[in-house]
Amino acid sequence: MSVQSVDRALDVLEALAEQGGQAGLSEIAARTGLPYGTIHRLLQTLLARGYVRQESDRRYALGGALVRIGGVAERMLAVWAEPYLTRLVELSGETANLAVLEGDFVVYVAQVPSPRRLRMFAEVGRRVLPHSTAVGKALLAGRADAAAVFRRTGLPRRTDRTITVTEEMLAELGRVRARGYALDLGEEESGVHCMAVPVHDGGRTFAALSVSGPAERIDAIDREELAAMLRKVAEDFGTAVFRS
Amino acid sequence: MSVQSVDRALDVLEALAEQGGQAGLSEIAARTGLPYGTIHRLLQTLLARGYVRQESDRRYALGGALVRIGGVAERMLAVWAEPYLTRLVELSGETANLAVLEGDFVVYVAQVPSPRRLRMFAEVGRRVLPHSTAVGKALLAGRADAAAVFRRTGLPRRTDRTITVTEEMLAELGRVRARGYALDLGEEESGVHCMAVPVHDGGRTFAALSVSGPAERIDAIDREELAAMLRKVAEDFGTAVFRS
DNA sequence: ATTACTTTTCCGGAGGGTGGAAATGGTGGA
DNA sequence: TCCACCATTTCCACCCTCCGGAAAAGTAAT
Repeated sequence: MSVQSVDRALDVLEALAEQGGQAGLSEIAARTGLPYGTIHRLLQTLLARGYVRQESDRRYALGGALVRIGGVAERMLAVWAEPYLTRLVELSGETANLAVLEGDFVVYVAQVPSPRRLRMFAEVGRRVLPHSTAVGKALLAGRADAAAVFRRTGLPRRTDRTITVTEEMLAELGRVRARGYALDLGEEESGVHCMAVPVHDGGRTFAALSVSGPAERIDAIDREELAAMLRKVAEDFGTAVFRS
Repeated sequence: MSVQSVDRALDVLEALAEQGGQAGLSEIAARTGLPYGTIHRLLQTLLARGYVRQESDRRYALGGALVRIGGVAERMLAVWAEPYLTRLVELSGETANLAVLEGDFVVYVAQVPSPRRLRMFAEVGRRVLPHSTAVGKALLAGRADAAAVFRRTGLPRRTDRTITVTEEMLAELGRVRARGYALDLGEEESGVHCMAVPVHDGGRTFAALSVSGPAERIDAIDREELAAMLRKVAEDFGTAVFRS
């Protein structure tokens, strides 16, 4: 059971974020489908708390309070993860990422880039669908409602290697569970390979750790060896988070 | 004028942030004074949207959605700051900067360069350690965990004036608190001096404003006068971001 | 096994939220 | 300068949805 007005306030905030952090009342109305009066009232509430600010041209924008709270949230996971990501980079030589499931999307929370010249672009904060990424598969493999997620999101084709059939995807998740790691062999972006493992904190999967890079370099690493690295680091990270 | 349930949901989020991003239901109840049932219902709403996560021990923590929205808001900081930085440049004739703390690093978020020939190189996006910069000192002076930050980062020498001893650094932060501004007299880069002040949003320091330039020119400005300028602009900026 | 605690669920009453519509304010064109 | 148009803000009566006490369920420690 959700609180309607809170849900709608979040809709308003997200509409603002999707407009690039700035929008007029009517733009928000168009995006959310809520009546003007309602949106205005919600905005006044957020305004009074600093979660939204109003420009001189009466348009609304995301407010400073979000920077502060967002910082606290990000520091929590990202700071805890940093040493582990660094260790992964040292071990593998490739870019290491931490991602969490947020609703039906995968969100990259932290990254430590590879020291090599050719490397992945920083993508912290990026949202992607789970079916075409190793982190997404790792996160969903441990969940019973994976099929429901795919029903909602669909399996849009990203490259010619993307798995677009639900049955195949569920079989893939079975393989992930069986071998303990997930792969993305250019399914999200051609030429980019990636291996991911789930991070548990005492039972539940709450994040996924991955290593990604150019296909040739990733494929050159022994697969079981890389998986062992990832699993070890994921376990250490999981218990570190769990104990504090 | 305000929507009660939204207001309370924000109270819950802020209570979580004040507990360091993690708290049990009853801790939130103690802090907010709201009844258990109400808090639980609000948390369920925030949970469903990813604004809050639930750890395996049933405690609640700030969620990934806040990281994403906070990121959008932070990018907007640069836009908001521009007129204030411009004013600082007009007043002082020197390059003005805005920086925030990200993890244990200082990140330059925005800059308006001095119109003079000799001026600092653009460094938006640059990450530096806090101990050798005025903005870093200004950001850490208001935090109780400054010593912990230095323990993690160390105090690497950047120039022969860099403060490399923790006790001296903590004393320096005391001076910063006492006089209300921080100085960097060639501690990050020889010949470059800098003055910075914290920007508050209703209590907490969330950014630092600075003016920097060649040692001779910065030293030629009356120190108290420059500090007064910075403080005034920082206050205006802080209130503009937080409310309005 | 029992105790002490925290979290979750439940439900009837009523207070607070809703949203249509009117009023106000701002902007660009004539 | 004035007007017309669009966006924002305010208003209010209805009624839906949120409130919160209290009991149940779950968890951890003795």
